[in-house]
Formats: sequence, structure tokens, C-alpha cells
Amino acid sequence: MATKREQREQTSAALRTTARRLFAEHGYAHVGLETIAQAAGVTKGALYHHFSSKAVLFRQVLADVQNEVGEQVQHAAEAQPDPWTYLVEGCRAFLTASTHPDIQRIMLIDGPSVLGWNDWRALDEQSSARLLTEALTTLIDAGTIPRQPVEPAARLLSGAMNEAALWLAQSGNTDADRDATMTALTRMLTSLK
Amino acid sequence: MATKREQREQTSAALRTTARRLFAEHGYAHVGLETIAQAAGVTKGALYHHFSSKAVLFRQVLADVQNEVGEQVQHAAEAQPDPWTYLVEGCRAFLTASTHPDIQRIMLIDGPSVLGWNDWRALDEQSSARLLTEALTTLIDAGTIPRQPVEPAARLLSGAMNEAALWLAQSGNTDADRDATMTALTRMLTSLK
DNA sequence: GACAATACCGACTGTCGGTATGTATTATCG
DNA sequence: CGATAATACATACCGACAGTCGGTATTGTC
Repeated sequence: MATKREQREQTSAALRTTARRLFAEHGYAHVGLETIAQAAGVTKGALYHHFSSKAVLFRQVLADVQNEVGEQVQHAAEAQPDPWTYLVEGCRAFLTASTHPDIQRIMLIDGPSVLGWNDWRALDEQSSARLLTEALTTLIDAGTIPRQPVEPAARLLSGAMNEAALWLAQSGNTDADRDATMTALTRMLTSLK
Repeated sequence: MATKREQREQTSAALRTTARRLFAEHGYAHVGLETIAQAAGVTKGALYHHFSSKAVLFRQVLADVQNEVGEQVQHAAEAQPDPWTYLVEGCRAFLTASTHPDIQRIMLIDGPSVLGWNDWRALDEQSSARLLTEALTTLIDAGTIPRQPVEPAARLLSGAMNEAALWLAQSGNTDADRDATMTALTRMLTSLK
């Protein structure tokens, strides 16, 4: 039929994608493991064979989401010619990606609450936040912006973008709002210079 | 013995303060209503007589916290002579107040997850976020900063401060980190000009 | 081909949010 | 002042759900 490794990867992937869909749609607290297992075509026993707890499953799902966003950001950024537009376009890409409601609920709303801020931040650092600090460091080394503590600036910018994404995703916000936000954000970035 | 109104207010206050302490310490999801009720010296029946659900109790607690922070910010800000330092010192006060771990867990971590971002933002708007938009509007009207969309700028700044507060509250962060953050934040504020 | 490991199932348990019912105390009103 | 209503709780209970455990079937190993 199939090798164990294939089997394992297949069920695990099915559970992760199913869980991701349901977590994104209803929120972590309002989705039961029984529901996830059934929707993935297995039982709760199988789920617990792959993930030792509900939180661990969520953590995996969050990591998937983070990596996806990180890739999108990196892809958009590395197409840019110089470090400065690398930063600006990376930020724009992050804002675009994380405005998706599905991404938000998992990455920005439930993430910190379920895993705790420390753990959440560690995951964030592995994907998109790392790109931000790297970009800032590059700009400092290149002399584009003055030497300054990178960490605080990165945290401030990261928080600003997270909140902006949540706001933009609210119904009633238009493309004009998006443009205005990007304008204000660009001004913030320029303040680093 | 006591009038009904007194009795009511007393038990409600006891439940709110107890719940606040426990929510702050362990997080919303890890505190049972039975625990809260017992710690407040009543039963779960009493709790449900005052609050129709766990989420409603949390909402009340969050409102209390928000108002407290809002008052601290306003108090610090209105002591300032001009609108600009009003803004800067208000931001500093917010950062100080929301760095308290007890405040954080309720206001910044669990709040959006439990109530949903919409509802959370509505409460935020009633207390501290309102002060921010008002300050920006005043500065625009006074001509200190150019006319620009207030909402996006306010959201970006609010998010930046929230995240910075969470970061600063992590163990291992010093007064120097706080100063560096405040410096970077001030630079951001100056970018509005 | 036997033994071991793995993937998964299904029934069970404890905890917890929420409800329903009962009771004592205070307010209201004729 | 006495009866009725309303309020402030307590207690017992239900359903849902996260997590556990023993068992089974399939695959890998020697």
C-alpha cells in the first residue's frame, strides 16, 4: 500500500492543513480535536499519535503559517535592487500577506495567547522578524541609516505592522486606507535615517 | 445587615479583582470559574448571577484594566505644557504602565483572543487609543504636524507601543533597553512632523 | 518467518463552562 | 405590618472536550 514514512507524512499533513483551516475560521478555543480529526478523515487517536497536545498541533500550524509569510516577504524583498527598497517592499509584502483574515487569527490573535508571548516571539523571530532585523543591520552597515540599537526599532516596526494588518483586515477598510497606512509606515521607516 | 445594592457591588468587585489577579497570573484559559469563585469567597452560582459567561467576566476585568491605564496616561499627559510633549509623555506613560506583566497578559495577550479583535479594539478605543487619536488631531489642528490621515498613524503607533511593552517586559531587558525604545519611539513620533 | 516497531482505532475519564432548581434575605406595596 | 415580589446567592447536575489507555493491524527488521 504505502510506506510508513509516506503514511505518516500524509496523515500529519492532512491534520495540519485541516486544523489550520478550522483554527483560522473559528479560532483555537472554538475548535475541538474531534472535529479536526473527523474533518481530516482520521480519529482522535491518530491525532494524538502525531501531536502530543492541542497546543503542540497549533504550534505546528503556526510555524507553517509563519514560514509561508516569511517566504512571501523574502521573495518580494530580494527582488529589489538596493537594501532600502528591500526593506520598504519587504514591509509592504508583510502587510499584504498578513492582512489575510486566515493568517491573522492564527498568527496575530491566537498565537501569543495559546503559546505565550515568549514562545510566539521565538517563532516569529525564525521567520519574518528575522528578516526585519537583518535588513536594518544591513542598512546600518551600509551607512544608509545611522548606527542605533536594532532590536527596539525592529520590535516597534514589527508591532506597528501587526496592528496595521489587523486594522486593515477589518471590513470597511478600503484600498485608500491601505495606501494611507503604507504612506505612514514609509514615513516611519524614513525616520530611521 | 447590608442593603442589596451594597451587597451586589461588594461581591461583584471581589469577583472582578480576584479574577483579574488570577487571569493575569495564569492566563484566561488556565483559570477555572470554580477557582475564581472560591478565591473570592463565593460559589459559581454567585458568579453566574453577576456575569453571564466567563468571557463577560473577562471583558469587565479588561475594561477595568484599560480604564486604569488610560487614567495613568491621561494624568501624565495633561501635566504637560504643550500638545507635543503631551503626546510624547503620554506615550511614555503608556509604555511604563503596560510594561507591568499583570496588565500585559490581560490587555495585550488574552484580550484580542478572548473577545475577538473587533471587540478588543472597541474597548481600547474607549480608553487609551482615544487619547492617541485626540492628541494627533490636536497637533494637526495646531499646525505642529502636517494634515494627514489620523487613523492609520494612530494604529501604527499603538501597535508599536503594545509590542514594545511586551518586549520590554521580558526578563533580561534593562533600563537601557527602555531608554533605547523610548528614543526610537520618539524618532517615530517626530516622523509625523 | 518471527519479532519489533509503528500507525491508528475506540472506549473511557476528569475537568470545566454552563444550566436548572431551590432557598434565604431584602425591597415593595396595599 | 403583613403579603408578595424581587434579588443574591447555593447546590446539584449536564454536556462538551482535552487527554489517556489498551488493543489491533500493518509495515519494517533480522
